[in-house]
Amino acid sequence: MNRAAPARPAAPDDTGATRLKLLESAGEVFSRKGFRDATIREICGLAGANIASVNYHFRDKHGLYTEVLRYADRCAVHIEASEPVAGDARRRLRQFIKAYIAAMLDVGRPSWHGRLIAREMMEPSPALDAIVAQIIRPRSRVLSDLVEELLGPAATERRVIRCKFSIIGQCLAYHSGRHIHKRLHPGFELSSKAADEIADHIADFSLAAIDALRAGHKPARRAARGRPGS
Amino acid sequence: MNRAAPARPAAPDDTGATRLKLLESAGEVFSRKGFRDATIREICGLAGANIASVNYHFRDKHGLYTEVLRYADRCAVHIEASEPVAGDARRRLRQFIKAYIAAMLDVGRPSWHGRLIAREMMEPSPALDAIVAQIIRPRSRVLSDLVEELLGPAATERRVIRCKFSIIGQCLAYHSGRHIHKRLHPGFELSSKAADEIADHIADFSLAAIDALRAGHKPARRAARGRPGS
DNA sequence: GATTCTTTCAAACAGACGTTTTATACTCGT
DNA sequence: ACGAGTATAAAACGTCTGTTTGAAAGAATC
Repeated sequence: MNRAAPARPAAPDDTGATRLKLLESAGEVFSRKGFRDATIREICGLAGANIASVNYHFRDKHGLYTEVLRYADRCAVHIEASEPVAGDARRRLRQFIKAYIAAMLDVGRPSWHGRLIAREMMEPSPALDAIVAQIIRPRSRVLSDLVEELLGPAATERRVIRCKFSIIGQCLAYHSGRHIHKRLHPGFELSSKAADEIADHIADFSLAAIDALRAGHKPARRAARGRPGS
Repeated sequence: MNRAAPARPAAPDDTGATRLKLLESAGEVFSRKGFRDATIREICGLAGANIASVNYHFRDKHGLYTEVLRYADRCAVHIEASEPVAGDARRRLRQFIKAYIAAMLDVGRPSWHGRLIAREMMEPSPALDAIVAQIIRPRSRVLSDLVEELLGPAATERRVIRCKFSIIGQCLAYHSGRHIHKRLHPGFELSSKAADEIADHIADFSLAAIDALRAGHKPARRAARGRPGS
């Protein structure tokens, strides 16, 4: 009865050519087709590895999926650590949105990390709790702090959460709704150049809304009758 | 060689107890698990029908899925026709968002229509084109007209599209991100009462942003340096 | 009441999938 | 050189799934 990986059962190292190629290929296929639709045969074919290598290196399909998520997390940390966090809150929020949109639209290299996380958000697997704790919650905290600072005295816990979801929702729309976008507006491609313009729009849109909420302040409800600005 | 339904191959009527129960059960299961993960055996079990009834009434699994979408469309039209469209643009947009959020969060009766459309948006099946033409595009047109009217002289085609996606994205976030929301903020349930408050927030947030874009007008880009309001 | 059409049922089929087995190279330490 | 440990290969196994079969029950028509 052979169990798990041969000698080191839970070693999260990326050494080993086959193991690494399996992680990359699995990330690509999982992010495109989801856990169920992705087949081990296709992953191994893409990696140029044998079918049995998944059992050898990752015990089974779930083990492979879990390791892919941890692998993506490790890569994401490296990318994130090199990002600047300078400037005032407005500029930092804009930068946050730009980074998020870039990850969603996969500009630059063909990285599947953003797509995989987005998929996990929509259809959670048993590994979602770990993802929330390790990846999503820290990033959510950063955004919460930004929104809270921008809302100023108008910041309540509920309102910060709602604004945070409004911002993330706008970003996610360009990923989860990309097929609709393509069919609805064929002229407006989601290219790398468009990503920057989209991020600027979301930043403008959100900053204006937060400014208005801060200015309105008093009326927590029913603040939409008169012009919020002048 | 038996092909398709026995006598009337493409009759979209809902007569027939077994056929109707299959459509309802399939809609429930498809919306919860997706096309691939949903099994015919589970659908038939839920409907109290035999396995072979799918082949008899809908030819195969894809035929069943297509008919479920058409069935949902037929139901949606009935619901939508009874909605009021009175009031000024601001009030109509708020009403639009309320209806959208209600459909997303499935308040009221346990309808799977919203979930199914949302799933189809994320992972399109070959039937998506028909859905876009019959369901999504008309509704998108309504929202476009609303946003264009609200933007006034600041309305460009690109900006209308971006604002539209910002609004829809905020609504979709509470569906596609509901698992994250539950884990990130356990205290904030997505109940029926919260749906109204969420819709009001999205309306306030979006109306304020659109007002600011209209007021800013001139700077199509880079309008975030100074306060957009005063 | 016999015939025809429609609908349901239990059973099986063929294929795809995850997983396992067995055997074969390869890499060291000694 | 040799054996222990590591890694890959080909093939098969058992299971699950969509689909089909062939028969039987029910409804309708003459």
